Amino acid sequence: MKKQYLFYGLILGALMILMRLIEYRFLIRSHVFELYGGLIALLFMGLGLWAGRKFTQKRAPVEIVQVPPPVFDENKINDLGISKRELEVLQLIVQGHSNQEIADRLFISLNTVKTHSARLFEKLEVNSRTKAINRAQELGLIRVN
Amino acid sequence: MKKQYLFYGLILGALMILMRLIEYRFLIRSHVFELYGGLIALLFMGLGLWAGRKFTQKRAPVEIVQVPPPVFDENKINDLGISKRELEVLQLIVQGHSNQEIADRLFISLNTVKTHSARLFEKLEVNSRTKAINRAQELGLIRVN
DNA sequence: GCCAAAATCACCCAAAAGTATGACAATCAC
DNA sequence: GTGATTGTCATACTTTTGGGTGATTTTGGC
Repeated sequence: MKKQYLFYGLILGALMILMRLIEYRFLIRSHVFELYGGLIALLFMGLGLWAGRKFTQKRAPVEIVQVPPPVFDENKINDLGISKRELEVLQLIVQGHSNQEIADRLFISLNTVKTHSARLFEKLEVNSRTKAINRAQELGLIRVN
Repeated sequence: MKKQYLFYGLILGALMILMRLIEYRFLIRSHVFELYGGLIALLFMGLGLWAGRKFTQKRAPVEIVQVPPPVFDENKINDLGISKRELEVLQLIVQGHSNQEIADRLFISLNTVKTHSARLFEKLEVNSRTKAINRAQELGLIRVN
């Protein structure tokens, strides 16, 4: 970690010096300007550093999401317009089966499973099976027995 | 890692050069000073933000482990040899996040998330994230309450 | 300070999952 | 018997995951 700081410091310093040299060649502006720019750079760099640190430390910790008690609720299934077959697929998804496994178990093609799961995801308003698992447990769509 | 340094260096250099170019173009006009200052401010603010985030990313996530409410079995985590970071990843997987989302949240690369999850799957003796979710819930590796 | 474990990242390849669209038959309500 | 719904399947394509390997860096314990 310290090495990194040092490294970046050096890079920054080197670039600053480089800037100076180039600037000298053009001889266009007064030193006031450079001072001003440097100061601004330093100031905002510091501000950025501070802000970055501040935001990062709060966002980084992984919050543990509380899962509501999974109570099986048949009404929700109807509310969401989930069909019988879709529910079967959902159950197998929640149990951790792959699409191929589900296809084999229900004696339907892989494509059909995909169709069902796609519709399922739509109705559950998710875009992946892992999120569907969460959502299903949240909503109590699945019997936990 | 070397590549990364180089990359950052180049980015920085490129920005510097860009600054110079822009500066040159506006030299003739009157409001150069303010423009230039603002630009510097913005650039370094961004740089600072990035750096602050980068440098603090590793420390922050560690905190979660001490959060109290446990009805989960910590012994099993040790038994299986699951590391702290791996557990974090597991928690996010169980919560339904994609690898990319996990990477973003933990401020690590997608590749790293894959490495963690691969080891995780090994230790949990599964071969997919959905099965890992089941297994984690079975073993009580995750705080559910 | 050194060593081992943990964490990070990269690259490649293959498999699985997801998206979009279209099609067709069975069932059921009206 | 018509229309809507459901279930089935396909093709094509993109994205995500998973598996394997190797490497560097950081951390923690001794």
